[in-house]
Amino acid sequence: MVLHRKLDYRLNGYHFPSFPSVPISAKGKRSVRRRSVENRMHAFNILAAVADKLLETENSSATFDVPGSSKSDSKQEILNEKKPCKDEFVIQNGHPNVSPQCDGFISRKDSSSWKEPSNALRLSETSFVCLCSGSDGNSLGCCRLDDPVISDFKTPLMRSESNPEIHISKENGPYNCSFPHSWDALELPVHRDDDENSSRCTHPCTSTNKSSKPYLGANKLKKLLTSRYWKVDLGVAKPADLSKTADVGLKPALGKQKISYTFQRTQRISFKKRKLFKRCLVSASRNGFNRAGFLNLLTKKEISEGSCSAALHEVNGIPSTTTEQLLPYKPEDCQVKFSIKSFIVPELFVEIPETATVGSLKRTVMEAITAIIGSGLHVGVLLQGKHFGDDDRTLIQAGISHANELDELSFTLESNSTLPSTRYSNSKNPHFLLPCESTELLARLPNGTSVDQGKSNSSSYPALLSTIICHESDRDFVHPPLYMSSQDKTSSCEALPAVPLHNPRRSDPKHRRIRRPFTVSEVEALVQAVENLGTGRWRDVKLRSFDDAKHRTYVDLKDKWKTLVHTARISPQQRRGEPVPQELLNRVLNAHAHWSQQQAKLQAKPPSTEACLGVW
DNA sequence: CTTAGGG
DNA sequence: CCCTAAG
Repeated sequence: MVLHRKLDYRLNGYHFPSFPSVPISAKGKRSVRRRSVENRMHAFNILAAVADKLLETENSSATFDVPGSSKSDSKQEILNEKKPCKDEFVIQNGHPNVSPQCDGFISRKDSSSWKEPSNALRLSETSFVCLCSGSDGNSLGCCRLDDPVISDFKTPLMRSESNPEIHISKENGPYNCSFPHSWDALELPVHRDDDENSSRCTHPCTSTNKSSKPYLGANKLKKLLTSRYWKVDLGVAKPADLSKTADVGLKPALGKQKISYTFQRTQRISFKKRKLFKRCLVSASRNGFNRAGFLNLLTKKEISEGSCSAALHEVNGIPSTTTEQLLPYKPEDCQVKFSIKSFIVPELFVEIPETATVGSLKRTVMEAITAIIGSGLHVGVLLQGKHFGDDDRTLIQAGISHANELDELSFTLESNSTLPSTRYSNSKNPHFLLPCESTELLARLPNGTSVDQGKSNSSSYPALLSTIICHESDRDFVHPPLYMSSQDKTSSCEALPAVPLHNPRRSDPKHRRIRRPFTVSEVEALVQAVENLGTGRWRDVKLRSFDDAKHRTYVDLKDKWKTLVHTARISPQQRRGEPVPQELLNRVLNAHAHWSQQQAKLQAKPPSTEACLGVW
């Protein structure tokens, strides 16, 4: 089981939850992604317009403009733009669930063409919640639970109303320095909590925080933020002292099976068109610094879109290209934005008989998580792989204030307590020997992962750095997380003993297989086989060249050939992943052309011995 | 179970 | 890599 969290879309340096996109007719995934981004950009514009409008009229209004439009569009025009659907935005006041500081929110009804034909379902799935403001400016997007193991958990707090809404409130927090006026940011929250105390955060439904609260049904949120590529999402983002936002809420409900789990954060969205930026704002979300667990590097796209500081320069009319040029301001005016892509749950150790039900597995997992969270967590900061233990030093002193240094920065989740003595632990059988890929992982860990540097709390257990996934035969086994003891690297095994889960796919057939890109040698073998056998005999290809590769099914091979043909046809610049030698791609094209021709002949004529023998 | 093709 | 219709 892979437990990690991914944020969704990052625009202008911020994460967005998934806005509903309207699937049209797409040829493939990539086009779908592009289109989704467009739709989300559209939604973004709408939200920006809403915030703009609210800036102008603090009393609710029913019309707003979309930034970027050449004209001042009416609401109706906006709603008809691009989307064939009829969206309905209604700005309301006085929602009972809205805290006093949040005096406006917007309901959105979407009748777009979702896959689900049901109106009710559609409405539910297209609802979303946005929060404009909050006293913090560093928080991030949303997280979600997508894994079947816990996806059914409901958050009592969030199940309140099914009314889709955009929740907008005023901003009057300390981060106004970068947004001098109140209403210049939209935040897409799931939840926020001003209390850093994790124990408090474990009870989001009892939070007394008045700034804002989540009003997004957990199931809605899940669907909104769901991508089919996501696994279990479970994480914490804590921009340390800079944000009081991110926290984990986790609590088994009183009932038997309903266990609430929620992770909530708020997200500020800045708008490029805004002319209110006057202070220094350092976007630390560049360069992929935020690789919690060391392994979550930002993608190029994410980095390139993390351009809030660039936007800042733009609106300021400052032709600067570097952050330094924005630093004449007082240091205390500067905000370092942290965008932590993901944390990985420190431990998840579950032992459960095979005869147990899926439901009991869920509960067990939930209890295990609760045990971990309940023991207390704190965030560790690692600079250049070394634990930074001086909490009193400023970011500037620590060298965290410059974006160009931030790729040296990592965060870890660390357990405050010693070994949680729960029944989920099994110190007798710690599986810290990782037969597969462990070497690779260790090699990828920063040098001197001696997390302590002699300063860290000896009782703390550094966070899980990664979940090791191993493969045996055609099944994937998830190996226990790798822990590095803060005391002694060699004794790290004592940290949090773990045991592999029983094959998740056994209890969850829907579990997606681990992606394992084809190596060049595999491609070579595939090309060779197809050259000889043709493109319609994938079982033979499998038996002939991949019989030993249990994880490659003939469907996989067929799919790989499909992508190979596609790869060979596109320009090298468009190709991704490990480069396939052009020579191989040429062979792909030749073989594909040849066998296509053969197939055409076979359609016209009865099968010939020659074709079947692959003579060409 | 295999193949083919869309997602 | 998933899903599924079709044979």
